[in-house]
Amino acid sequence: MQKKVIPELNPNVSVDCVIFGFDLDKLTVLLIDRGQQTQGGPRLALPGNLIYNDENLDQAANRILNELAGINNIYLEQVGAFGDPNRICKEADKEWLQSIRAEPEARVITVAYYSLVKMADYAPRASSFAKTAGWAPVTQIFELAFDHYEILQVAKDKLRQKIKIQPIGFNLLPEKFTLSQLHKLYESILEKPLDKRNFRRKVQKLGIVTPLKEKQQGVPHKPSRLYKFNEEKYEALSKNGYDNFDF
Amino acid sequence: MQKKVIPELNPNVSVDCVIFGFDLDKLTVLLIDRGQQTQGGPRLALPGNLIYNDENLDQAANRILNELAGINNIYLEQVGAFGDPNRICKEADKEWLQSIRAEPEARVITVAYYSLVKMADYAPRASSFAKTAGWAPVTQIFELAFDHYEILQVAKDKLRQKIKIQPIGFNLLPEKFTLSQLHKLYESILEKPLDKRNFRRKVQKLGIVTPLKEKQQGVPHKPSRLYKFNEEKYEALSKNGYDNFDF
DNA sequence: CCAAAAGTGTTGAAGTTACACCCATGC
DNA sequence: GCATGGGTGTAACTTCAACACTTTTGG
Repeated sequence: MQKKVIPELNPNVSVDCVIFGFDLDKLTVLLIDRGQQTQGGPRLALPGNLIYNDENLDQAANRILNELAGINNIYLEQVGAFGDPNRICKEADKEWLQSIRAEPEARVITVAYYSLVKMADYAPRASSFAKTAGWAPVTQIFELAFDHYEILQVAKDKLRQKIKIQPIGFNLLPEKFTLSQLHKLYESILEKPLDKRNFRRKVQKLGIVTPLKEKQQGVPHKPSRLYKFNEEKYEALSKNGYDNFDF
Repeated sequence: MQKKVIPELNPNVSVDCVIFGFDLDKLTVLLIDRGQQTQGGPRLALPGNLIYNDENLDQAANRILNELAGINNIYLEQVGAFGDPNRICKEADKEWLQSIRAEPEARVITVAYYSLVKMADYAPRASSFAKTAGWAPVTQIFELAFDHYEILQVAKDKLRQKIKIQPIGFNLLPEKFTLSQLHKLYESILEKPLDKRNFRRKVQKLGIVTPLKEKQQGVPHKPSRLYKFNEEKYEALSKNGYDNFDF
């Protein structure tokens, strides 16, 4: 008994995405700027939208990622559901919803995802609900619309936990990278300094990076060797029950 | 602009609970039996229901726990959101929904929680949507209604991960317990054998259990010393950044 | 020749694994 | 007195943490 053929927005469920990037120096997040209309409230928000009734949650997250950044098939992990009845408490947020939603008063619960993208692949795109989008370093975000700041904190936490168990960080790096870049990536996710020599030794002993013949070029210091991620080796390790990349 | 004063069920969002217990021998889950009307389909399901528009997700989970088992303030952790449009694909499930829901055709996404209860505290209760409820050993569950089997697997996984980091297992044990019971609990959650001596040494060195003067009584073997969980010590450890109870 | 980041080994401490026998109780 | 689970120690090995200097390049 199908009622409608046209896909229909579900007024009660949305998906929001924490899109992490790494500019080879610090961890960043893609935020949308809602512009001037949010007087007094925060202008920045996580990208997100209501879901369609005929798509599952992962598909909705992928759709939002695609609409905003034109990227498909990227690493995606669910953070969880957030659904305080009063998550829309700031006046500016209410007004904004009225400008973009058919039922701005509806109770909405949102399912948050985080994703990891290689910044170089990202093609920013103006979307229907955002004037502009841009990268902000996570350490410099202090408030966001709705409950998005809280969502960001939980997403950071999940990322931190996950990266201790699986080397998902490679999704944030270009194909070829230096060990220093990898090192800095781990430090910025874990938010603590890691001993350079111990870090390098560990990564190399695991065998999940393969040295290339190339080196960095045009840097004003000793050029660094480039590496790539060794996926086969990682798969092999995972299958043998290896689940601890504890840095 | 409040439209309604009476709390209203939200037709699109439900909460399901994986309630874990431990019978001092194996890990179990509280399931409801939907009775004969589910011809052909699985009779057993996780307890759950639609949420009210004026309660948040944690409150909804607590309400369900309370309705079913009369327990408040128990350990609760979100598993995540599940929302395949075709999660209600079995015919028997559709029929059942028609018997208990106002809008049985609505697209529903569900937010799953797991909780840990001391089995002794549990007072089973007939609920509006279940004929009976009872404990089933997790190792003997092979199918459940809807996508509940999948939810159970994810919940087990999260529990397994969590217990490696925080000693939440004590929520499943009575106030006084033996180290063998604790040992068995860890084995049944992690689904692997653990060396008895190493396990005991580790737990005792951490200092998160306090020996009592009492011993077991009426057992046909050497009676075991009883212990209680040392919460203060655990809090102290947590604050000093200790986050590894890796067994 | 100077500034900047790359790259490299050793040592002591701590933690992990594997393993076998005697003990106290109820029946 | 016997069946049942309770309780204990040690040695080999692996992993982890701390630490400083030389090298190569561009400017």
